[in-house]
Amino acid sequence: METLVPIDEFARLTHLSVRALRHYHDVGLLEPTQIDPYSGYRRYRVEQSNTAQLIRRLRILDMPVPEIAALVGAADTAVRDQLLAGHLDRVERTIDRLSAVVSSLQSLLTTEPTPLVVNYRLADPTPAYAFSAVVDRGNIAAWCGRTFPLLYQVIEEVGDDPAGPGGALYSDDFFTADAGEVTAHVPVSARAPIPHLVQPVVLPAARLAVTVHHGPFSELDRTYALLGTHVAQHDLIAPAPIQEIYLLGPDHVRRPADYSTEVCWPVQAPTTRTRIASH
Amino acid sequence: METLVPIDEFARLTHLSVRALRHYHDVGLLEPTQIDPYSGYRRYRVEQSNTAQLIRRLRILDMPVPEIAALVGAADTAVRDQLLAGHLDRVERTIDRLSAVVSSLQSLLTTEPTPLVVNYRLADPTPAYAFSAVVDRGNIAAWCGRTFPLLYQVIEEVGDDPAGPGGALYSDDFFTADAGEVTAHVPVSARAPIPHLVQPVVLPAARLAVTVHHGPFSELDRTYALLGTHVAQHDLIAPAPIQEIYLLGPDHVRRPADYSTEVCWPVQAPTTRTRIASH
DNA sequence: TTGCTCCTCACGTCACGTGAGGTGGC
DNA sequence: TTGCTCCTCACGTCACGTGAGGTGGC
Repeated sequence: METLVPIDEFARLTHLSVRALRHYHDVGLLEPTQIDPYSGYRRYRVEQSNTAQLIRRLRILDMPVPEIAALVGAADTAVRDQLLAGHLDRVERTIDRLSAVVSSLQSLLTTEPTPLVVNYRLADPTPAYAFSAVVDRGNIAAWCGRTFPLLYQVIEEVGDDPAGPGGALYSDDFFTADAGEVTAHVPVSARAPIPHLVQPVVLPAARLAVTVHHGPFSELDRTYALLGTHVAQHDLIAPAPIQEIYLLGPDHVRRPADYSTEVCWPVQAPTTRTRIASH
Repeated sequence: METLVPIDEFARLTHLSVRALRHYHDVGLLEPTQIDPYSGYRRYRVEQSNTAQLIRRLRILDMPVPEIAALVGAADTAVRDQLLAGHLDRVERTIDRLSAVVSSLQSLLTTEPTPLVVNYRLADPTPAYAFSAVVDRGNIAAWCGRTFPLLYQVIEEVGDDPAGPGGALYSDDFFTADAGEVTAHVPVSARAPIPHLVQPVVLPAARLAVTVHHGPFSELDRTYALLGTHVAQHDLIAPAPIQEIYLLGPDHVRRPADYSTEVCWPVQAPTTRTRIASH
């Protein structure tokens, strides 16, 4: 026998609010079995509480409603499990990130910042293999994690060798709009024929204010603030992307605490005018 | 010397987007040091990046903007630390909840539900001490954690003794609107003079469909679905609050997996009509 | 028959993001 | 002087929550 219950009873069965149930109906995530054509009253089969339990848990884990719809509507169990595993992975990373930020906060409030050591250098034009894309700031770690192996693989395939650590150029938009062009690159000694996607490029010459950041990437903003402050006080900023060079990264060491990253801030060559102004 | 930078440079220093910085200005969280009266251009002191780093971390931890404003504006360090500790505690609980839901999902998709055992009983009118409030569903654990110790303390103070495990009545709104009246109560054998706040009451007689839920409270929805389904199929639902009785709860055992909770669903006495209908 | 349940708009919330359209600064 | 930066509305997003105002069902 099919047992139908009205919406408030279904809310008690499932611990979903009446408003949420109506919303899930509107967006097609969980449709009532029966809708009275005159009154519009929704009726749910009690068995639908199984789906509701799944939905409720996925919403607690912040899975977006359209993704949940794809998951619960998946005919194939393998597809369902894949969508689920993908999201559980994201939840895992969220948990890790929250824990990291908690300790980051504690160190921000208790420890003195390491004294800043800034070097200036003129970077020569550098041949490299590069790959560019518009990347969301939230995806940068995953994007780098995919891109650098690709670069190293291509370099090996064309019979070339890396001539130094990899790096990346970050457009202003990446910082000011939370998404922008990023160019990952690995320098090489010689150049070989063009493979698909990955482009041989020559990184332009630049005058750079450089410091080394020690520790996880999530703490890079502290070094950016120190170096950026130094540059704002002593230099004229050049309109060029900031560059990071991964001296010791995920490819070299296991613990983020052991990472070493050069942060390179483009500056203009000092002119007579600025020299006078700095007196 | 005071070094001022325009908004896009400050965005690069702080890893906050230009839009976010403008928003923080609008809501008074992080005000530019200087605003050009003609053009409206914002200028930030480079030292403000310290505050920005704090704000950015608190936002990653989902602290609401008004709370962050209170925290960074707190003159007193003790106040600041207290607000911070309070939120870090919430983050900790969020992490625990996410982890719990992940494993809950896995068991939901793999394990068979335990077979449902339903008993019917007529509850007699029961004297008890009770405390009522309108509670958000998200706060129910914390509210019970504060309220039951209060009840037991009052009962001890008036020289009475608990006559059974504590329980709570949940109004429909609690389930259908995610917030509603909850009455926590502890039965007693005799009645003493009225203390403040905590009221001696008599829980009304009721006909209840009862089952026992084993495990953490976060899994209660599964038992609600099973019991609610049973009741919808076999009984007429009575317009009364659902009752939970905490046979083994946080006061008795340490691990949520060891909790035992009676779920009591009010039903109407069978009438001739329903008896005929059930044939 | 009277409450009570359930309904549909329409708008609000939170922390920004997204254009549109325009002006000041180097 | 020309781009480029920065500005202000106004509206969009996401997943519902919050009334307002009204009708059907027991």
